[in-house]
Amino acid sequence: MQEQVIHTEKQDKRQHLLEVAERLFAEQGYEAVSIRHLAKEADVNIAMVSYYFESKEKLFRTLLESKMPKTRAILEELLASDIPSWEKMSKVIDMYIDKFFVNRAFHRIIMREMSLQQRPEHVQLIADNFARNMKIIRGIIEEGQEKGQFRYVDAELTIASMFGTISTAIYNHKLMCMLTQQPDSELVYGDEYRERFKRHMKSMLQAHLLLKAGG
Amino acid sequence: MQEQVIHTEKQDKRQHLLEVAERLFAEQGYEAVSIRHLAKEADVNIAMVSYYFESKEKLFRTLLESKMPKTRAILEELLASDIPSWEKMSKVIDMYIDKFFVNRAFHRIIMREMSLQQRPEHVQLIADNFARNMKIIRGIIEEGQEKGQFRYVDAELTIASMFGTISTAIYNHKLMCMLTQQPDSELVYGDEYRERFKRHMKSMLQAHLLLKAGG
DNA sequence: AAAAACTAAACAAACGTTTGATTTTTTCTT
DNA sequence: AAGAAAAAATCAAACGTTTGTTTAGTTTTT
Repeated sequence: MQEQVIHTEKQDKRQHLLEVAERLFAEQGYEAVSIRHLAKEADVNIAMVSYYFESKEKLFRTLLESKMPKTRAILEELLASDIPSWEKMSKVIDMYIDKFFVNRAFHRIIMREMSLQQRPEHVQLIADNFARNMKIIRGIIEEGQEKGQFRYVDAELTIASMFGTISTAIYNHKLMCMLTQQPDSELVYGDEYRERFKRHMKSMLQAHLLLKAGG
Repeated sequence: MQEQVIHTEKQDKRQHLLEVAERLFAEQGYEAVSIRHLAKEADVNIAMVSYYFESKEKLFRTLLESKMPKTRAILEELLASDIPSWEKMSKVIDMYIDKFFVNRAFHRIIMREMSLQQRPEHVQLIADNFARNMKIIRGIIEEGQEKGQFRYVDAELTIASMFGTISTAIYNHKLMCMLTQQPDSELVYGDEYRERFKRHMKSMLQAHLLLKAGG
């Protein structure tokens, strides 16, 4: 067991640095995390950051690129599949909630990065990825509308609602705890809450999107 | 005309500093805005910040307190009023969208502050205010449910959706532009988009909340 | 013996803040 | 109303830290 710890911690300090950096950046923001702070937390020498990543900026970019999720393939497959439109949306909801809940530290970083827009390369990278995914989801909604399964809602803002609800739940941790009247902790991201969250999202978007049979 | 400029800029440098600080903090985040940067942008001497506000921290706190919105009174009045529950929710939506759109720079700061949770006093201040408001809105939803006007939806997460949609639209500026396929600018916060946003929110929450007559 | 990994110490630059002097405004006395 | 005294506002320069990064040397691995 001790050997394993030494193994995983010493074999790849680079990876270890990335992991600690992800946590710290998510917790405190890019500017607030100093190299010294990061090095101490990761228990490596200060110079190792420059040694492995050249600069703090490039460490950040490496982190971003290494974790940039490849969701598009799944979404495209979903769009092309031969199931009712609502089932597609339901699966989109499941996937996004799972993805965001599991990688919440990373998504917090992404959101802050998009909000500040200080590093144009990152903004471009994230934005492009996001734009493509959103286009597919809009495709699903419009397909449902054309097939007479969905109401003619504002597709773009419907996506904003789906994405916004999940984003805020992840990003604004404290708010989520307060809303669900849970003592402040990461418990709101547990399995129980995640299922509750999925139920709510599906219930709301179903009511919003689906044409009632008796309409 | 020149006299007026001199008048407004010189009469209260303190206020001017606060206004520039609000813009810069919203744009770049607390840590990224240096005193020198702020002083230069506001065209005052570096020492004036400490002279008026003691420290950067207290400047930030002053900004927060001076802009902390007093929404509760309006909400409480709304809850007590004798109109259908949906009309109450509709007014809540209008008020929140207007409030957030107009003071979006301030709300971006608040959201970042809540996400990072680095200054406990600020978090407490914002959280308390928020908690009270959310309790009232939950009251409106539960009242509608008891009166048989609303479905028994997950009230807490419904609020999360309302708040989350608006928050993300304000906070994630770029995302909003991309979703609405608008060239990047503050145009998505113009009157036209604001009305569209209100229509969407009401449409979605109405479908979600309202019991269909023929159910 | 060569290469890679690692380290302590030092670097200039930028940070928030303070100092001490100077200018401007206000207040009070004549 | 005029001018001296007091107060407030403003400034350039410097304070001690901390920042990200580099250096030059040591240890470890290949």
